[in-house]
Parts: sequence; structure tokens; C-alpha cells
Amino acid sequence: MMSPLEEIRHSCSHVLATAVLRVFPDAKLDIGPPTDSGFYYDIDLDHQLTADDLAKLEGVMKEVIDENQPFSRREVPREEAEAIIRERKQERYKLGRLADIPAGEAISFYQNGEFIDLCAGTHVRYTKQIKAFKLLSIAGAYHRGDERNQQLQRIYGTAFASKDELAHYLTQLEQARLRDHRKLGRDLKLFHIDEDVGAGLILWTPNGSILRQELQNFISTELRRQGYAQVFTPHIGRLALYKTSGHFPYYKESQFPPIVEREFLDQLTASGCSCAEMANRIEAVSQQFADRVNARTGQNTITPDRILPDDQLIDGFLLKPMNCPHHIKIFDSQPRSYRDLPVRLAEFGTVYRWEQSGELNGMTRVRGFTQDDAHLFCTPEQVQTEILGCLSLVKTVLTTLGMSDYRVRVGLRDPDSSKFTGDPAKWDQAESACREAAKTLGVPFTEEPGEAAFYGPKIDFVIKDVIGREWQLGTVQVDYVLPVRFGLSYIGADNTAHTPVMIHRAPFGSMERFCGVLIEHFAGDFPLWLAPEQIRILPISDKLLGFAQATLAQLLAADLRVSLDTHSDKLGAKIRRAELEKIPYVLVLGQKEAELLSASVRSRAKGDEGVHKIEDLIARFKQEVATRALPEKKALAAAAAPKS
RNA sequence: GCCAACAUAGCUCAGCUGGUAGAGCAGCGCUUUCGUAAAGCGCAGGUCGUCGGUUCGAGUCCGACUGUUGGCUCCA
Repeated sequence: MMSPLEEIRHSCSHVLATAVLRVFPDAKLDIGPPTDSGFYYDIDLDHQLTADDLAKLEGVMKEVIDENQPFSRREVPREEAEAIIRERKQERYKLGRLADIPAGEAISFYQNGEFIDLCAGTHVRYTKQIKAFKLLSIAGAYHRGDERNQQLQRIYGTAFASKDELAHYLTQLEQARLRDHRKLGRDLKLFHIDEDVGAGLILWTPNGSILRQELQNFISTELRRQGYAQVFTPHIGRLALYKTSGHFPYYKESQFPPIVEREFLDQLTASGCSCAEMANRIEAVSQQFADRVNARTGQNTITPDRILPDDQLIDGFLLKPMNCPHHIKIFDSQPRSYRDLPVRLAEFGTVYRWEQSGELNGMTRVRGFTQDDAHLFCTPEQVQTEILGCLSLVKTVLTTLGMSDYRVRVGLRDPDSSKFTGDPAKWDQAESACREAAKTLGVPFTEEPGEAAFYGPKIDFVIKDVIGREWQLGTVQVDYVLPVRFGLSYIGADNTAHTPVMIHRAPFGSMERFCGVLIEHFAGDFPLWLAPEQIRILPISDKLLGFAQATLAQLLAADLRVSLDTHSDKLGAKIRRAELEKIPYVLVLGQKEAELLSASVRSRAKGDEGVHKIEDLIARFKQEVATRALPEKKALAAAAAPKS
């Protein structure tokens, strides 16, 4: 059974299909389900749909609704279902959908007017019960979500029980766009993306850099408290490193191409080496290399077809797609005793991944990003405790920032997929450790098979952006595979070598994505400790400049981020500018204030707060920064900024 | 990568069916010295994303590329 709203939307998608067939009788239909915010219908059609077509279809849909067609359900045997589909010339996709219905389950059709569709239901009783709808956009969508299949045209729309609710939803969408981090990032000068630098590569401008630096300071403090050591590693590493970890060539499609040493490139060019051959030789390894890795894993991890004689191999470097191999090498750089464990290595490590061009999105999906990464090397007995420590760190971060609207996903392996490597017994152990740890969070979580990393299960924190898209932020991943592949060991209490377990974790995920989401979370109204400019001094006239300069120096000396507005504007204009730039506090200085060594305070949240002594204000601001206080909710009237 | 739309000044946008660009805001200058969300006047700012094609002539038409947006696919 569907909810009443789902029924409306689902029925509306049938009305859409009815209209599509009236306008384009040759259209082949696939499916048209309701979604969280509306509905869509996937259609195979030679004609390329345009915005004008949407308007036309909306008109026809209104006619269908006005005809007040009843929805009727009919259950039929499979043979008859097939006949109905063929008779309607809808066999291209609908027969496949019919085949999806398991034997023994009811096969039903829903009919409204002349339109009949294979459909489990349920629906509203009459088309007139669809009171408010709108078609929103056209998009391409692969049949069954598989890029090897035919790409269909998807029409998105939404529907509500009343016109008011539809209007409310549309204004909400409009509001959401105003806090889009891409818009605020430009308006508040937080970051810049330049096509000459490259798509998906973030330039952190001074304001954004303050935000990022404050977050990094915050997390560094937490790391010290939790016994982490901070490290630095370079942005590239030799191919052999990633051949050992298994990231190359397995993930080569999502990496920047290797950097091949000049000497090799010259030789290859001279010898007329083809691209295919070159790729093959870059991906190859030596016999010794394969033997070593295979001996460690006890499996045919490196297959014989990748082995070439030494003189055929091409060496090179990779822009690092992840930090773990570098951290592994730090762990492995000295002998380790069980007494040393856990070893916790943290780094704000920048990694580069070749995301598909169509996937790039502001700061939330980029090609170069800095993870607040750390790798914990511990004994199998310590895994549970360490996961809990990581989760509490993530929770501390999210709580401090007032981000409570997230969901937790425990990513498990898909037993049918070959993507996941390693010992099934250890997987079971790690999966149950993750599940148990997630339970302690006190937050509902979902278990999702197939969402694990190739080396182990993980716990992800997923948050929604302003238009409802989900982004993975913090992550904690257990790894029994990489320590084996790299031959890591520590000496146990029994004086023999043991393999440590690794935990990968990043409470923010990446600074870029996190800041993007944070900008939207606060709509640019950052808490004082994060605000790029915390305070602005507004002298009422140039006559007050002397006192303003002295006040500026006083606040700067107190380590506050403050500026002085020296424009010869009227006070109202200066205030307006500060409000639009979302400065948390402005200090208005006039003759009265100068005499009392004070300032008239206007806060972003409360507006005019009256006159206070400068020294009292400094104490107040410093306190607010030190406690990382969250911004107070704005009064509604103040939030409605006049349109420029 | 795929489907589609879009790309004009720092920002937001105008520029009809082809006849070599315009506004508001921001910026700069001058005047104003002002009490809680926009003072006045003036100036400057664009090889119309890039490259190629059609044309006597391209911001406008066509193609390729780059980038952006909304989806799809992907996301170690």
C-alpha cells in the first residue's frame, strides 16, 4: 500500500504517461514510480523532448484530469498480460518488467481512460483527485540504471494534495537555492573554481581558508586528546606502492593517469611503443613482485597475465588517490611491538581522483581534495575499542557543529561480488564489530550490503545537501586486507610476528565536501569561531576614525578577526553591507561611544543590542570563540533580507 | 562518460526574425560626515567561454572543444 501522497504522485505519473501517448503515440514506456519529492516516468521516444513539450504535456494532463477518469485495477494471468502489452505495442520494456514479477505473484493492470499500464498500484480513485502538479525537468536515464542499456528520457514532476502545498514546495526549492554553497561560496568569497586550473579543483580563497584552518585546528586538538600522531606525506607515490595495495590498476579509471619518468617516455617514443602496449607495460609487475604479494595473501592476487620480464616494465608515479599506502610505509618504517599499538597516524592528506566530468559538483564532488585522514594500526582485540573511539570523534565533530540531520550507513560486503577480497571469516568478524559499534551511537543506522570498501566493512555518515542529494562525509573503515598485502607485522607478547588490523577513518571525510555541506548547513551564518570576519567596526562618520582605529587595534590584539569599514556611506548602508556579508557582529561607533570607550553592538542574530564597554565585548567574543558556541537562531524578521 | 539545457562587465540580467553591445548593483573619483538593511553626481569596465565554418557582415546561424547546471551511471 502506498501513502495517500504517494498514490497521488503515482497516479500523476500515469496521467503523465496518458498525456505522453496522446501527444506521441509511438512512445515506448518503461516505468513511472513516485519518489521522495514527486514522480517520474521513463520514456523511449525518438523526438527529443523540450521545455515546450513539458508545457504542452502539462496542458494535456490537465485535460486528462478534467475528464475525471476512474482508475480501475484488473488482475490477469501472465499470458493475458503479455497479450495486453503486445496489443498496446509496449513490449519493448514492459515485457521485461512483466518478467520481473515472480511466478505466483499477482499480475495487475491499472486503467484510466484509454491508458492501461502494468502496475502493482495503488492509485487514487479518480484523476480529479490530483489537485496540484507540475512537470519539472527532463533528464536522461539508463534503462534499469545500467549504462550499457538504452538511455531513456525521464520526465520529472511533482504533485501534492493541494495547490498550497505545491506552491510551498516550489518556494522551498527557491529558498534552498539561496543557500547553495556554490552561490554562497562566490558571494562570501570562500572559494573559487577556475577552468584554467581545472574542473573540480578548488582554490581556497582567504575567507574559505580561514574556515578550513579553524576546522583543522579544531580537529587537530581532538586528535591530540585521543592519542594520534600527525604526519606529512607527499602528493605522489611510485606505481609499485599502489600495485601492492591493489589500487592500481584496479581503480585506474578513477585516477589521474600515471606520471611516467622522462627517461622511459623518451625510450618508448624512440621505439614506437603503442599506447595499448604502454598501458599494458605500466600495469605489469615483475615475477618477484607477484610472488611476494601472492605469498603474503596466500592467493593468486596478482594473476600471471600481469607479469612481464624486468626490462619490459615501465616505472612511474601516481598522484595519490588515497593516503593509506604512505601511512602504511610510516608504520612499517620501524619494528613494532604490541606495546606500541595502537599506532594512530593522522594527516590532512590531499588526494586526487578522476571523477567523471558529469559528476563534478561545487565543493561536494571534486577531483582534488584533502581528507582529514588517519590510519590506526592495532591488534585484532583492539579493533572494537578503536572503532568506538573513531565514532565518538565523528560524533564530537558533528555535535559541535550542530549537525544532527544525518544518517548512518553500515556498509557490508555483497557476497555475490568479486570486488571484495580477503578472508570471509575476518569479514564476518569486522562486520559484526562495525554493527556493534554503530549500535552504541544512539542513532538509527541501516545495513547496506555491497557498500563496503573492497578491503573491509565501513560505517559512513551521510548528510543531505540543500536540494536533498546525499553526500557521504565521515567514514570509519576496518581493513584486514592491506596489512596482509604490505606484509605488516608487530611482535606480540608471545614473541612472534602478528599481522595488525588497520582502521581508516576521516570524521569530516574531505575538507572540501565538508565545508560545502557546512556552508549550506549554516546558510553562510557561521558560528563566531568559524566566521572569516568576526566583527566589523562601523564609525558613524569619518570624525570617529581615530577612535575606530584604536578599537580595531584593540580587537586585533585580542586575536579577533575584525575589520574597519572606512567607506563614506551612511550607517544604514554600512550595516546593510555587513548583514549581506553575514558578519556576526558589527560595532557602531559614534561620539557617545567614543566618550565611554564603548560600542553599540549589533549582532547578526538579535540586531541592536545597545552600548557596551569595548573590554567587556572582547571578553564576550573571546568566550564565544573559545566555547565554539553555535549561532543563535535569527529572529524571523531579521532573516528576511530585502532583495537587492 | 551518457542525455539535455546553458555560457554577454566582478555579480544579476537585457540585447526582436544576423547590421560590429546595454541596465542595475559592486568598483573608482568628487560632493556629502550621516545613529542601525541602499545619500547624490560622474567615470571606468566586455576581442559577447574558446576555436573553426556559413555570410558582404555573427553576441545572434552551424560544428567542435572547454566549463557550468539538472538528471543517469560511478564514487577505493
